[in-house]
Amino acid sequence: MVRAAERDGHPPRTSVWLEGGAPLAGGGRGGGSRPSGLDRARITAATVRLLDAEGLAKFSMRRLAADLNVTAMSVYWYVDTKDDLLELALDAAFAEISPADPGPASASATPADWREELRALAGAYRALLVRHPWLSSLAGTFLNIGPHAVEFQLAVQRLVRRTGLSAGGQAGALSAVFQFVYGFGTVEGHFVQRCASAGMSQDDYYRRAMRAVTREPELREAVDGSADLRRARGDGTVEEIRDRDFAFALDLLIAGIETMVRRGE
Amino acid sequence: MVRAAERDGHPPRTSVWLEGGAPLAGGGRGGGSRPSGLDRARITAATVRLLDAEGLAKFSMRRLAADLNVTAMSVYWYVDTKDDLLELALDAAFAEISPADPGPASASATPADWREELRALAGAYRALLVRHPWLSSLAGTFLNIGPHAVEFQLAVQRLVRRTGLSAGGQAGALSAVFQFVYGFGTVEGHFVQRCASAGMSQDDYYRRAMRAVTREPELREAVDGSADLRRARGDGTVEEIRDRDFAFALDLLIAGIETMVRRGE
DNA sequence: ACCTGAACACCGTTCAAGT
DNA sequence: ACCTGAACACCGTTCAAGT
Repeated sequence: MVRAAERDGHPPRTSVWLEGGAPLAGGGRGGGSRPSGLDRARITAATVRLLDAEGLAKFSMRRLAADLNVTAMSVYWYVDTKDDLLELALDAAFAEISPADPGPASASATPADWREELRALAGAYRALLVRHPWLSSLAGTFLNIGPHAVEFQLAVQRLVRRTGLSAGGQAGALSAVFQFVYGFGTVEGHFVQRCASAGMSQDDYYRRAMRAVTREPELREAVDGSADLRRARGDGTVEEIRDRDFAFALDLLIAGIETMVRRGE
Repeated sequence: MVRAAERDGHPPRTSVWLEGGAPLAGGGRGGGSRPSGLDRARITAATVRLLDAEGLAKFSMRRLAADLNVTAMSVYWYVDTKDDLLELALDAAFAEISPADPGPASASATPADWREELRALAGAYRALLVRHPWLSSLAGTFLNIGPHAVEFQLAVQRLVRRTGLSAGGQAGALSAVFQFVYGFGTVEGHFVQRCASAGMSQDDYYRRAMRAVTREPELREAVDGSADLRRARGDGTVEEIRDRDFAFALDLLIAGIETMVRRGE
């Protein structure tokens, strides 16, 4: 493995994946001759665990090192900077939906309608963003061209190719669907996390936020209007309503794709 | 104005807007009796300026104080925490697309087709996210229920009400459109920023990232497939292609809405 | 090759004190 | 009412030194 901080002068690098070289492999040299049993994979796994448990804001190299029973500076042997490590964690999370191994769930015989598969992939991406709320910040901040993220992108591209859209249409549709899911999962993930850390149910927290908004007199009237709308939509918990909205939005996107295909553009 | 850090015990507050009280007003007491001319509005404006110039990562209370020619701790008289200040900056940015003042551009006589207005609002939101790349992180992290953000949300709700969708459909469509724009603008804004800070053109940076991805042998083939696709889409700079994708996605979303309306659901 | 300790230049925030 | 200075408990990262 290379201490990596060799590139001198040069414009500042902005991603582990640019001029990196087998980032996760750990140098290729077999197992356990290391004093503390450290390697990139173990460090990355610990990072993901800590990010899940305590959030991006509280994560630090020193906190991580403590978790690994090691000095803060040991980690720097395996990783150039904190940002590089976060990029590794980002890609590690994407491995969870990486369709490299189709698994027994999707019986390999049926090729499945693209509509079904779109719903499945979108749902998996949404679930990933909610399960790892820190992922959204990182996916937005970094280039996100690690192997697993790319694998995911390619799966999406293969899927969208089966819609019958033109080449240009495929790119636009891909963007419409998965940027939507990104936005939706981002907001949902952070909301869930904020409720948890405030020790409130999602419904209680939602009600509290609504009260705060309606305290502003100018907004009150306008928001009341949308309260009517909310009532007209039927009841349900915040979570149920969110699930319905997500499902409807996907239906809308699928209908949009079908219409664009029919229009031949 | 109240030193604010009065709420004792209590579950930790998670937003300036919850139990706040006229956050931007500055206490209501007229102009300039303050030694340093400081107030919330001035502090918030300086925050936005610094975030634009140096990014969220480099922003600090001490850096801000220096910019205001004041001790770091002076700011804490007007603001409880750094997070509260960031929420104020977030809402201040949303004021830029707040449609409170329709302006001379949209002649008040024509009520405009909802399709046109949707394109206008979506375009304005996208531009805002690209102009202030830090905004996306904050909008995702915080509740985003400041007065200007709410104003924007309500404008979107009014717009979507004119589509003819059912109440439930309106919420789903709103989500589909504006979460898409959020995702799109987030990625675009960060990409633009990263290119600038690496001192490269968007096209050069894109080519460099592509080369890095295609170095991985397993991915090479798959990515080459999408290179064909890219060629088939016709040429153009990264920016032109992005504009086309955005426009197509909006067309797709509008077509989807129309279809759902026709289906009566 | 891998790990440590001390050090540098930073953070956000509290608190007692000034005017 | 508003602002300051010193202090506390942190950061990411460098560097020389250990084994």
